Amino acid sequence: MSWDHSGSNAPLFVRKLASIHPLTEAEQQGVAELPMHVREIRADQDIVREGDKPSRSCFMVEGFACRYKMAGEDGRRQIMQFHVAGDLPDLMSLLLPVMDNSIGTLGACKIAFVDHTVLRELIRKHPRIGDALWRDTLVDGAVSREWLVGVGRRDAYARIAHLFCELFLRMQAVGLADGMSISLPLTQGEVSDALGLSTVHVNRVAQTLRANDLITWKRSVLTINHWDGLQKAGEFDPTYLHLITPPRVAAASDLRSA
Amino acid sequence: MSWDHSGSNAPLFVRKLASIHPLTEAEQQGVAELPMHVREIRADQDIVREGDKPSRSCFMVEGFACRYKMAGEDGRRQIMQFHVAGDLPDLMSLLLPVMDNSIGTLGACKIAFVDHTVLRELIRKHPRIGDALWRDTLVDGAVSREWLVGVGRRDAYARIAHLFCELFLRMQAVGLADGMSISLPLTQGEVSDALGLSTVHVNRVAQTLRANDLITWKRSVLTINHWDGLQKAGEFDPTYLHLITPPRVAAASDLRSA
DNA sequence: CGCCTATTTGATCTGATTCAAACAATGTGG
DNA sequence: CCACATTGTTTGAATCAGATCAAATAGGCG
Repeated sequence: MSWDHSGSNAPLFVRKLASIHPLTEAEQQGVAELPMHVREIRADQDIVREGDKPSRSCFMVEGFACRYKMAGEDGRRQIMQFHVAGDLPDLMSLLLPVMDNSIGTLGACKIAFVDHTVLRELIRKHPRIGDALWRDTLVDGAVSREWLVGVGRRDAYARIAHLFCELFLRMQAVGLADGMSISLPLTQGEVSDALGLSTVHVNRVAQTLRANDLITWKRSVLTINHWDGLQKAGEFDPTYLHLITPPRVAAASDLRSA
Repeated sequence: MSWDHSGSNAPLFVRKLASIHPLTEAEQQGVAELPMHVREIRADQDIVREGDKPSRSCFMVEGFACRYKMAGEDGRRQIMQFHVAGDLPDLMSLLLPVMDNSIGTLGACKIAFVDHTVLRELIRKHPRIGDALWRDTLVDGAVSREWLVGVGRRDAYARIAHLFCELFLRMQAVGLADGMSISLPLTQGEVSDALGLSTVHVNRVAQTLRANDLITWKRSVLTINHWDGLQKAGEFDPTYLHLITPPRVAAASDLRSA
């Protein structure tokens, strides 16, 4: 646990915000100089919990976390979003005093915390940073809505394909993709909680995706073997991610020959 | 179709924003004086469509509309939100140039349009109005996430109960409830598209809710007979609506005697 | 090696869909 | 004001995608 004024963690934060909304030099510097409180958090810990009234927000430096909510008393969990480096999972708490969902780590994470007062001051000084942050929360909402479409109107096969398309593009956008592969430290149980399915069913359907040679998924690494096929299987249209830099996707064979 | 500078439609708009985020006199006046383009739109028309790049946003003066998205080619529709008077269904287009969902009317509606340029100018002059609008989009996202929990992890009985609880509180918050009744001009088909169910199943489960004396629902009027029971059936917790004025709910009998 | 957690497979069950048809409502033109 | 068309609701029967229960297998790791 340490206070970091050096901005050594800022580049990713800056890159993420600039990727959402173009920023001037001065604005980027303002972001880079934010005083941040960096912590390492181990797996399966809550960063904030439903009902909390945080006085700070966080952004993810490293690792995987998720937004989730429990339904009923019997342990049904719905994961509403997976968060990767660069994300601001509880930015909403800047405007909405009480959290209506929890954020929990999936593996070990490095998280940077910023006080709301500091953030508000930065926005006052650089209104366009406020726009970038607003925009970030809007994309977050757009992702939830797309998931709603999936859970409501797509079958398990399409849902899994869609999730993998999304995660790949989001991770690629912040430089976390390696060719057509991403690190995906999720258990099938976690995927099932995100897609409204049972673990058993995720297992079986994932096997079908493998059998159709669309993906390879083992030991926390997901490789997309046929982007076009996976995209079609998931009825995936990336518009809702509102990416500024267009996705770079290719057949695995193309990448190898490049 | 008419240009309205008188602010005769503004009160609801102002009331809604003030109910999200307290506003000063000057701010309220700024909102009330917004030049707005008011139109009557008949049933089942799109106000904006997925892929559009609107240069204005709208707020609902009268009627019911919905945010929706089509999945696949075979007519599967997922409704992601029902919008009532006071709502700003496509405010997002102020920050996100391209619409990733459509907004359509359900019955006849009265809609007021405001140019983005005008809105941006207002926010520049009154930053706290910007906060109110940001907050509105955040609540919108919170509602989508709650629906995701329902569709992913609750059965049909709970989903319908939950939807009715939500609609009742949201409409009550803007003065559209009459005791424990609201006008609910939705077909069972529309409800099924919102909950990820089939029309037939919505019909059967709604009958069970009626049989359990939780609701009365006929000819576009929904009455909640037992709030506590409906809330429990839907696992409903209103936190996610982030209402400022606390909900006023009571058993129907209490209201009659009042 | 032994423990714990994750994945896989098989068998069975069920909430919800689909298909089909009857039955209100509501509205429309004559 | 009624015949007719249209749209929405209700009921029944057959079927299915996905859940649940149970147990075996495979990794990862101190």
